[in-house]
Amino acid sequence: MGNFKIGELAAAAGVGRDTIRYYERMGLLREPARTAAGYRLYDATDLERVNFIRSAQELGFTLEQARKLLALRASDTAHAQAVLDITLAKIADAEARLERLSDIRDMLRMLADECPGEVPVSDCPILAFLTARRKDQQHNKKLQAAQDERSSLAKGVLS
Amino acid sequence: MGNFKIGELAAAAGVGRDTIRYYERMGLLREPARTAAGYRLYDATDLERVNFIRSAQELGFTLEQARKLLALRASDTAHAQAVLDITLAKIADAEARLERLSDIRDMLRMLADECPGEVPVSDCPILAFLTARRKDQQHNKKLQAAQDERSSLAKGVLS
DNA sequence: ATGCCGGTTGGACCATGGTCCAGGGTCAAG
DNA sequence: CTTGACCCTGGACCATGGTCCAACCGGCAT
Repeated sequence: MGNFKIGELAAAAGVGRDTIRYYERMGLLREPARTAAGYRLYDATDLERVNFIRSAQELGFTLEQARKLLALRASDTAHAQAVLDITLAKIADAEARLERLSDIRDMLRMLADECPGEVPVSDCPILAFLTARRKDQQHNKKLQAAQDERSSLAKGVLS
Repeated sequence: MGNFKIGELAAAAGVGRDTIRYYERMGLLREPARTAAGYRLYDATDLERVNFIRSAQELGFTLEQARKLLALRASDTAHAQAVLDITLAKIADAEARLERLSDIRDMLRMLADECPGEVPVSDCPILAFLTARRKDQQHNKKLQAAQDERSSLAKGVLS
């Protein structure tokens, strides 16, 4: 039957060999059967699992979450609610990121719009904005609102 | 005059001591003067630099970009255009991330909306979606458009 | 039998932005 | 003089998702 070796599985799934072994170490793939020579032997269900994992990744799930989703899928007592919970958490996470990231974009856009380009750096409003911080910021009306905003921009937004 | 030791600088800037030393290693801060005992000695301009770096980070700049911005600021020949270029690239980057991330959110929301919760995992449309992949996907009309969409969702969206 | 491709292992390494630790030295107060 | 708070260095370690490496073994063609 359709048994394949690691390179074949990797090629079929569109990943590297090392990625397959990595998934195995991470508990995402079962320990496969082996040939007498120690070669890993996979079948169609393994390929399907790798494809599942890649799909989950494309939707923004981490490998750890993919592992949980696979476990839920394999359970015959679990309810879809558990999957939904993970998904809803992911949505909330995405929305939080979206909000912070769009705040940043707005801020950058505003600064970019004010920057004439053809001036010496000493007149660059972007550098001025980065320089004026936590003190002496009672002048510059245009950026004041933005500065209030900025305080709410936490770390890790593009992480 | 206002010379401070590393702990004082760190406290004033709201970062850890190790972060200051890290910035120094990364070339973000100059090598400071030292006391006879080898203690680093900082002044107000160092604090201002750290504050600048933190501000840049809050706007989504990496430390490497912050380093470049600092170099531009210190230059007396550079033009604001260079800063603007970095900023525009950052905006473009933010917009690309926003788009991919909002695609993902939409996709997840669609799947979540279809999941009734109170069914066994075998009937979970989210798992079904992750399972049906790259083959046998000519059925299921509701998700078809979404699947087309999905193909364009590259990696690293929430990274 | 020789070459070559592909498999095996364990471990190092990448980026990012730090954090923490051991094993010292310094400095001011009590 | 001792205690405690601070400082020094170099290096290990964290998460994330892999990638690459050396050094070795298996299997097939020529």
